Amino acid sequence: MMHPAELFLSRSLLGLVPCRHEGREAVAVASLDDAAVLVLDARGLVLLTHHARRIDRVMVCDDAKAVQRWLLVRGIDIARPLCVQTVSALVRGEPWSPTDAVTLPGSDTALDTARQLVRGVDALLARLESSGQKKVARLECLVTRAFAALEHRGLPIDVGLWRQLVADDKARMQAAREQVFALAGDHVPRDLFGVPDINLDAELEVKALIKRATGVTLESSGKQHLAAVGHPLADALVAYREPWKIVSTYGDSFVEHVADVRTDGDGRKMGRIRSTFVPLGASTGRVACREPNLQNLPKDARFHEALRAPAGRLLVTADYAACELRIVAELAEDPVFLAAFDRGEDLHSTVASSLFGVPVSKTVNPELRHRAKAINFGLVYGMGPGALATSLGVERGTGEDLLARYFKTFPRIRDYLDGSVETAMRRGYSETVLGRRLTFDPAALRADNARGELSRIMKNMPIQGTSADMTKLAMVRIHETLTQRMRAGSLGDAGIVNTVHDELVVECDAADGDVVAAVVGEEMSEAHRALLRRVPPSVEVHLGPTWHH
DNA sequence: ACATGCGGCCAC
DNA sequence: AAACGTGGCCGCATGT
Repeated sequence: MMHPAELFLSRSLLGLVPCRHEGREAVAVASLDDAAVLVLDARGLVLLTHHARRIDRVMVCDDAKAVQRWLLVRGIDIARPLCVQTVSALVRGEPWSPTDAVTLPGSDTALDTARQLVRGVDALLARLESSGQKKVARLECLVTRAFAALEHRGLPIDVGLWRQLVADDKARMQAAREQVFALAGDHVPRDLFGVPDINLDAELEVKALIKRATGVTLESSGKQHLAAVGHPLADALVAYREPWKIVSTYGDSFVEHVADVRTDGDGRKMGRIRSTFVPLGASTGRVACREPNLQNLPKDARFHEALRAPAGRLLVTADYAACELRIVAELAEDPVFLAAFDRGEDLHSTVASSLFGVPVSKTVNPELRHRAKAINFGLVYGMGPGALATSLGVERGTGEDLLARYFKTFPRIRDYLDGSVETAMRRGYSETVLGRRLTFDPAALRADNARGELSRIMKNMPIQGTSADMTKLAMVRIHETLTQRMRAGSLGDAGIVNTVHDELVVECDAADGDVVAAVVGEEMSEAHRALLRRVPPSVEVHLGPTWHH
């Protein structure tokens, strides 16, 4: 007997809604004129798996990442998801956060929803067409698949080692705390029994303590300000902060997100960190990540040692070298920048040489390279002379001189940045190379008081956003290639386990390390070439047991 | 019990 | 003293 869904499962456009049917897990499937409930028993799974993986089926979902995660748990992978929420968010120009997990409605409700999803596609695509972000929408829909797989897989962690590192910092934190009390002496408030009665995490109490002990009135209890006091007590408070940050952020609350803990062949207690990625979490197109955030883990080598593949597996770590500066070089068409990248030179040194008219490298005149690096770094953010002076620790006047000299030496950079602002002001939006848009509130465009901040966003968004386009495109390509080769049997289990803006981490079998490293490097380079025609790509790839940095 | 804003600080 | 883009998480403090 034919399954009711088989009558129309071959249609190119299908709405998909996970649900419950008579107590069993099911999926409501709808085409434009048919609908059926597909119970996920052995037969239903085979049927859905067969159709879902075909590239000539577009599966329309409300929240594609959430639906795909749910399906991945059941062994089903969708080749061509169309995420209604994602496309709507792009069209409306509004941020959107995916739901953490799918809810399972009854099959009647799900059937209605599935029908509506398919019927709404035409109108949605029409709105997309007029929004000019078709390529972005295609990319964002495809990348939901990579993110679903990434979240499903999780980032491997040696949780035993991790806990040990946190414990070490807990001891350091206690020691620093005792040191503070010793140095503060009578200035630290104590209770009836002589126990210190002060909260070192409370900004106000810290300021009050410094005031009593040193007479210095702090406007802020930040690290810079404390260090500037030049008193052992202030130094001890700074020393307390570092382990405090580690213990509070990466202690119990972090480890709670570790799942599937088991001892591997090397006797390590390995687990998987299961996090949530928000592909449209940032206004520029960058990805956000939470619970836990895997994009701001400490760079400290100790912790990266603990982020390792289990026995018999390896991690490929790859990043785009000088990604944003390459984008600037291409978009500004600056001859010095482009020539430096063409020759594979160190851009900061080349820029410093042009700026100051003397030879510069990492060893020759390194202070000039440092200055050039600070400007290169800051120009991406629309930095002004004051901020430049601060970052270099020089007078404001020196900062002004440096910036003026920079833009005189590289007029194309100045013209490009000014052009970005002018275009965005005129059109009312900024855009990336792929056509991703950030639309500004018309009222904000008219208001003079926000012009400064607005112009910095207008300078930064096309650069930061193009970098995001590139990394997402690379993720789609890598996920596709790895999946194909795994299905063909030429590759063991492999997949992306993290992404940090211009960096990707992929886990694979040790035997496949070299092949996967080559795939990752090649696909990232191709993603670069797909967006930037003039400037060459530079991808640094590392292969090893741990997350390389 | 929850939510919100803020200072401080981690990442790219 | 003021300060350059994008995020998230910690604790505190304040609100319901």
